[in-house]
Amino acid sequence: MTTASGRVPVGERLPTLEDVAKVAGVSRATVSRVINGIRNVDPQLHELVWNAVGETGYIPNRLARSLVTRRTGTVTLVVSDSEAHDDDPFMGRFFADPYFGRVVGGLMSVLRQAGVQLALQIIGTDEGRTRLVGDLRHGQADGVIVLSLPAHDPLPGMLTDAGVPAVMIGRPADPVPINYVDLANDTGASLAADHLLGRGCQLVGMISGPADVPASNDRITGFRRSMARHGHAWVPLVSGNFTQESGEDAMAELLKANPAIDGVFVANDLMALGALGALRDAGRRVPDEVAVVGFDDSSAAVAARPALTTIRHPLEDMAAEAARLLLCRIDDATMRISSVIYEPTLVRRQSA
Amino acid sequence: MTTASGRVPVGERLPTLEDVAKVAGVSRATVSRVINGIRNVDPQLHELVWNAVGETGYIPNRLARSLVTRRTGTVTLVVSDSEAHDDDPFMGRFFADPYFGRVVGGLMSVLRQAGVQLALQIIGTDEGRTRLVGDLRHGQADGVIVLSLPAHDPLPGMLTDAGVPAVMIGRPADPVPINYVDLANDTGASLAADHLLGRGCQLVGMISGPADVPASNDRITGFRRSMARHGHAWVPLVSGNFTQESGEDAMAELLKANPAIDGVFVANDLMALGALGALRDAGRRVPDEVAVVGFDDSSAAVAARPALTTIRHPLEDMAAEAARLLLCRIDDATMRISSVIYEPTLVRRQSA
DNA sequence: ACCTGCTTGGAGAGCGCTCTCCAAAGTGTT
DNA sequence: AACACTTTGGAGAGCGCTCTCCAAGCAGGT
Repeated sequence: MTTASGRVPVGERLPTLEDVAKVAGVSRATVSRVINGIRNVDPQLHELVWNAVGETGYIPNRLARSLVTRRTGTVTLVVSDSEAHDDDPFMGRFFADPYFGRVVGGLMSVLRQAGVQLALQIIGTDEGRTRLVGDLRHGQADGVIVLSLPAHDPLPGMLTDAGVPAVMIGRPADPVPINYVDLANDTGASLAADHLLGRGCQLVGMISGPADVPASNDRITGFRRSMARHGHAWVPLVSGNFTQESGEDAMAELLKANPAIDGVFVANDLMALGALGALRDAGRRVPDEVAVVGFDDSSAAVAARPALTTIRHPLEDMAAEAARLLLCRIDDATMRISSVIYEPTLVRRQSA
Repeated sequence: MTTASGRVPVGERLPTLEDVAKVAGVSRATVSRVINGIRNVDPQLHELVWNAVGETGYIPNRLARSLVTRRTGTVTLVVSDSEAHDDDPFMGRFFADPYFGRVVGGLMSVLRQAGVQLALQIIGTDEGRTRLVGDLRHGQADGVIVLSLPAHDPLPGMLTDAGVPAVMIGRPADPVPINYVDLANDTGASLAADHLLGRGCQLVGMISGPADVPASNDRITGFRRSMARHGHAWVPLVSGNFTQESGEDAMAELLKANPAIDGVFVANDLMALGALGALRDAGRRVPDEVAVVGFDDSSAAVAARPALTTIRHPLEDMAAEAARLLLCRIDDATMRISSVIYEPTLVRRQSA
């Protein structure tokens, strides 16, 4: 026998509640009650039912259960793909970056224990966004974690409007009433500025990320403010796009415009790696002639030579907190919107 | 109004097939047929129905559909956690490693286009395995991709027995009739041996991974065989556990036992990075005094100084192929078991 | 004896969809 | 005009589960 879909049933039909009920000699409802631990059921029946469950090898069908309870035990991780080009370079870059994996690891550490599944969705087009929100309203998932959205993505607003439990990692670019966890990016940048000036740098520049991403923007403002506070009203700044290559170019540009530069704060480790390469090419010794501070404390920071002094980003903890927040929100729809901001720390290595 | 679960319904009830049918003035069955493009439906009715869909803003409920079709449009990625210790260092390591992200990226590139979701499951205990297989038999997902299992995990056999469509990335340690995608690890190791000897190395050692993992084991045998073919019957070998730290230790050990060593093949890039550190500490210049070849061509290889010569592992392509294979198997249950082996290539950079 | 109040198990109506019937209508053949 | 055959839409039975009723049973108080 073959079904229309071409799928051949394996072995006999799986036991259902009905089958267990028959074996136990009770009604379907009673079995359901026992299994879900609802109401007081006579201890004798209780045992009878569990024996029948063992005998039949019954496993509840999560799909059927979800259909009526409107709960799936699944949370969707949404990442955006709207920056992708024809040959898909963005996604390749994104997933290969440990950033993604660290977030997943952090989320899973919490979700596992709660017995919640993680699903992954990439949204690109407007249509994708609409379908996603539609599916979510149908209870396709109990909630979403939203990660790494481009500057003015409408998704956060759509989720809020649809009443879907959602938590963002990194605050939304536009003000939207939505839960989020974030890093005090400005404080991190301040830490870098203080450290560079503290070790005696006279002319400190910055290599930033794209200015329309909130996280990146905060790093710029935080750095500038701290520099200004120490009397450096103006800071040479070149922006890149978070890739190693762009860091290399940016450093070259910075060096050309400011030959006397002796310190640089780079907005992520990958670009810092590029900067290190450019400095080597220019014959500048790090940290003696030019000190470099990165951001993220990714594995690349340890791998770099000299190892990068960088700003530690507790991404796993943040993701775990996002998951906790989401689970709370799912259980309690009346929860008020909240945000959690993590404080970064400076990790001192060799580059500064 | 608040439901028992604490979830407040947002707005009005979502439109169902029934609602669309009412608006279009046809039966539920007809709407279903139109939406799924099944059978010839009168073009007039066809249009009528689509208008009604637009008017009501109808979105099919995937859960309800799955319940009857036994198809979920979801594939589960299974990773193992049985090596985890108390404070969960394994998972942290695993997810932070670009390996995981690259696999996800490769899978998604295929699954997205097929409109298939990816779910993530971590299995640790025996109970977890049993529940997973049970859920899968219930059609919780249409199939699974199995990744990075410890040496003698029983999961592949369980999946085969349950008749769940499955594809492994990396062949199973025990012979089990299951689809898999793998890399010709032995060929890759040969490439490394040939390259090191070709550049004139006299005493070449190896830093391997754990010997009970098939991929790791193949790299050892491939390397040894190729070395033997060139007249080097014996190869100094120290094994690590794929972490940077273990690579550093292994290199130190290798140097101590074989001071004249002038070439080393390291079974992954992360350990190679550690080896580079140990060599620097020992005052050996790379590649002039000691040549180093890594494995994986991960982002760490480019980041390293000197940049790593390494064996390229087309992981994204392999994962994509695994996804394609799985989708085929899902559509055609009679598909015979197949495997696809990828050929690695040597990427020449500075370290050798 | 009757009514009240409480616990406990069963019956059955859905959740939203698909898909197998079956009837009605249309087409062509003898 | 009678028959067989094909096309097309509707009725309705589920998929496997939860959960709201409701009835039965059993205390205790009048």
